Amino acid sequence: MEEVMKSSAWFDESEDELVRELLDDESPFFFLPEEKNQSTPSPTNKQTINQFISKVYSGPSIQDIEDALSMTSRKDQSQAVSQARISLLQKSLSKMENNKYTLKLKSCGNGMADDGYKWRKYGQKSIKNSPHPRSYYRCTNPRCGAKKQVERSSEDPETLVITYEGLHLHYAYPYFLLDQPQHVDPPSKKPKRAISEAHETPDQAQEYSAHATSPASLPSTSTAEESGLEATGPRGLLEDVVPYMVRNPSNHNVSSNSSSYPSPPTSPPWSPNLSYSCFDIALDTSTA
DNA sequence: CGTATTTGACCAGCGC
DNA sequence: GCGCTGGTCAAATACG
Repeated sequence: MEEVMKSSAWFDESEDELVRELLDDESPFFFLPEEKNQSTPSPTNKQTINQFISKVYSGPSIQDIEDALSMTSRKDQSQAVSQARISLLQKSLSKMENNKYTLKLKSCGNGMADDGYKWRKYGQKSIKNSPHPRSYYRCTNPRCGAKKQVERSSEDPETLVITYEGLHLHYAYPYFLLDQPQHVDPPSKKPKRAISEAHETPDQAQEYSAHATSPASLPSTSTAEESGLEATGPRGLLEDVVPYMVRNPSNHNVSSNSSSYPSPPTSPPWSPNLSYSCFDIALDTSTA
């Protein structure tokens, strides 16, 4: 019984941590490397964040997110990107529950969101009434209870529906990036690109292919058609942003669609002090 | 060799 | 009580 309540409370606490995180100027989560390195976050940032934060508790509205985003990415040249992001969010983001958000992304063309969090796929299921399978992902960080489900919209095969559960989403907000050639890459390298390029996840590819080839035949297809799609360029998958990358641009680069989590589990590259704030949330999701 | 992904089995909740 | 759907686990496999 208590466990149940705890379950609903875990994210509450985590949100608190999140708030703290956000309020902290040092927090890597809401600041891109360039910003941190070049332009120092101004009070306005903090203010905006504050506003945003306050809303987080009661449920952020698109407007709130918008504000946060506009400030977060208010880089001279990235303004356009920022707008695009906002637009994207407006259209695709919706809140379902306290810690549950759904993001719908169009896999068409350039519109793509780029997040860097590392997810581990732990399941896939065929949904009745839907030719498209749903994939289940969990944050690779054992301390993080964030989860996400990815599936293709049954009506719009080109639209990916990603349901986030957990705080990662919050962190991801400001990082939603459209398919930009090089919006904000770390001064050293462009690992982010690598990730995006690496495609989001095999799962998506599968979904794409499934849809492209046989919309209602074998979800588990294969492999061949997806390449065509990939070539087309739609990798609109959104994965969360991994603060780690932001903080340590010279670390990821791994290739492979997804296999670049921080190596040292013992000593987090980013701020050991803050880093765990967000990841420390739910660890015993296994219940029991 | 180590790690990530895959896939079927298992389990819990819900509806009938 | 049975069957169904959705969600998670875990062994096996593939890959780097």
